[in-house]
Amino acid sequence: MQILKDEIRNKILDVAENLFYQNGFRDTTTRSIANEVGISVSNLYLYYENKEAIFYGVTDRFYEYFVSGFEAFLDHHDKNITMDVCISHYIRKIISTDQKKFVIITDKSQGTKYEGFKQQIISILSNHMKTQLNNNLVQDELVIYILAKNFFEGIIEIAKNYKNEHWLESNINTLVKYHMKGMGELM
Amino acid sequence: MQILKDEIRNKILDVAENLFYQNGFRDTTTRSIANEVGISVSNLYLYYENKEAIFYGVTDRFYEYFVSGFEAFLDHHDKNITMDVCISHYIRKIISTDQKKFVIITDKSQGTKYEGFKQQIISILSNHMKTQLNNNLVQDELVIYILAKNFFEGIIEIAKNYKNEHWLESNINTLVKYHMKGMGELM
Amino acid sequence: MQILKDEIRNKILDVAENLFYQNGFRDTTTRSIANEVGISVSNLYLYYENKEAIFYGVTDRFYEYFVSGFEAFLDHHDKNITMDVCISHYIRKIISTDQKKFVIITDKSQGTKYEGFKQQIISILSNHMKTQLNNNLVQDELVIYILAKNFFEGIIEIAKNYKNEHWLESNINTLVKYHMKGMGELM
Amino acid sequence: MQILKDEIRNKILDVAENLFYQNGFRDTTTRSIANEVGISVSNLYLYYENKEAIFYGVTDRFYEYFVSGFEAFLDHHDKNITMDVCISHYIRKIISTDQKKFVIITDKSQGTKYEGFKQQIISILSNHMKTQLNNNLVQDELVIYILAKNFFEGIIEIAKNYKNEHWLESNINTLVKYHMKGMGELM
DNA sequence: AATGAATGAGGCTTCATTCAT
DNA sequence: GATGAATGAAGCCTCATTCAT
Repeated sequence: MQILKDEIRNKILDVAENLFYQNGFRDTTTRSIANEVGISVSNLYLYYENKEAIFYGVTDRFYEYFVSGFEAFLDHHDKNITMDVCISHYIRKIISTDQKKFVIITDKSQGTKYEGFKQQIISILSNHMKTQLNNNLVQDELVIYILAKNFFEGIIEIAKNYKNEHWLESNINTLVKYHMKGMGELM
Repeated sequence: MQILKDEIRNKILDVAENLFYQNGFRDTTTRSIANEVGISVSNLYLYYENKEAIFYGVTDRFYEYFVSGFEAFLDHHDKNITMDVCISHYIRKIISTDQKKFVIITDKSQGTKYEGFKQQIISILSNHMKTQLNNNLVQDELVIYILAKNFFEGIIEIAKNYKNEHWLESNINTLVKYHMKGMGELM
Repeated sequence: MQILKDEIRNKILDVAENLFYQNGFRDTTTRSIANEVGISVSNLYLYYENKEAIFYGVTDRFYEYFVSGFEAFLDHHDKNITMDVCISHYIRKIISTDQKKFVIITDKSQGTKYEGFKQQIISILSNHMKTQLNNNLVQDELVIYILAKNFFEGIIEIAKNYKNEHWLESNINTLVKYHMKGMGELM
Repeated sequence: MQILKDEIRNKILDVAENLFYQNGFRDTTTRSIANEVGISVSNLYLYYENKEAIFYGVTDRFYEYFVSGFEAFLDHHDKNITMDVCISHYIRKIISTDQKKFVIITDKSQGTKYEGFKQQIISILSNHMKTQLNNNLVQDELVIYILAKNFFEGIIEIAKNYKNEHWLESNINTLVKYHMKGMGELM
């Protein structure tokens, strides 16, 4: 019976992932999840406490994974490779394995505890960029924040359109180069 | 002796503008508007036909203004000034008068007739950029689309943080220069 | 000021009569009355206590008139003229002077104290007919009731389509003759 | 193990049939239905999509049945039996099985897709009658229309009072004979 | 007397969640 | 473990009626 249970448990996550990805947390109904899984709505509540718990079932592990990788990236990036290559690597790994979760947690999480996650990431990125720039020329921190935001949302957009590894590499590289060049302007 | 008390009529628009700005059309309830205005929900309907009408009360005039300016910008940009200066001018005018409406109509309008407005603008911008680039080096149109999106959302972000004219000018100029430089990378 | 007041008082009745006639009591809003009169809704309540009172303002006097005439007709119909002529006379008088009120009170009064008026009239007519027939052949009183109803609703229908005196006379005569002949079948 | 408890599903239809029959579609509230069934209003929506769907749950099947029978009657009435017998048969079948539905669909359907159904039937009957009469003596088509209406509403009234087969037969026969005789007057 | 302004009750509908078998 | 059944809270909207000036 344990196997069957896990099967359903996972199918719920699968279905929910797709629905959250398409419609976001707020606009995904428990009914639509249950229907697509092929079980009753009340049965859903035997597996997960409530709608939010399903969301966290989809996202929590990825969140840990993403954050730890992100912190690693911030703390000690390998000095042998340039920063752009490093970024590109990290992002590609995330997207190629967890494209949908990445989009969900950053862009479809209104109504959950991850609501502000995207903002946090962008703020961290922004602070990081500030330390890289001798930004005595930048009057306001906002511009850097915006560029961090631009960059991160560019990545989200790429994630939304993910096709294959090669496509991903080339698009991310272009995006990274673009921003590197643009940032040169600010120094 | 006015037909309806302008004070409240305007307070409704004010309150609604702020709530739409914070939560978007979908997630703003008539109750929240009424509560914050300090009237009953049913009284709201004395001033506006329905929730959508309140939204359009906030946005319609701005929409006309925005679109006409945007078309003018696309059609005949003054050859005496460079494009970046031209963009900067237009945007500054919009933001300094209507920052919130600009954000609402582009980013908080799900459930209204302006739902697709931001996408339209970005698509137009994107196409415009493609004609400027000899983009034989750009493998995928997505990148250009993302950069148009980046640019436009950068502007939205600036709008969200608007402080004063001088601040606005300098931030927009920086953003424009940044993207101009970045686009150089794609040619 | 008294004159002005009466003017409005009467205009309200006029307008209400038309609206009740078109839409019935239930589906006529106080707003629509006030709008068409050209006054505010609240002003309506200075003239009449509530929507029902307006209805009775339109109908009460007619009700008295109708009932007294009807009773007279039942009690002592002139022996010099035949019953059909008598009926025809009475009905024509009612319809040519108060066509709309007649329809309203009999067919548009749901939600008022006259709700059951049509039924009452029909019942009385039905009883009256029973005394005229030696109805040992009629198994069930229902048929007579139906014929009374048929007859009365035929009259309502004629009232709804009232054009002029001549038209009225000829149509009522036809209807009366029809039913007289039909009733012959029951004797 | 049925998808929805048929008992309640049917009780809703039963209750709704009675309420529609008494108050019509417009003036029957979802609350009154739910109260009388003994469930919550929201539970109603588990069984039927909305108020209109409940109405159609009550009426749709009957509508098909009624119309097909009616068309058959108009198209090829058996030449071996006279028209009055034919009518009588058809109507008796309808009423003995579905008296209330018959009344609801013809007389209580304002606000639904069957709103105009009674008028249609009466118009068809009226036209049918006109072809039967050499009506050079009838000044106005209204009278024929009224008689068609009378006849049809007589049937509705009989439906409202239905007791048993024998009662039905005798009442309908009387009504039909009555109108046949009355129509003789118009030729 | 007049009216602009206000409102509570009620109507339809959706949805997350719980109950009972 | 599964699910059919149930529900309360909330959302949008209308309307008769009342309040305050």
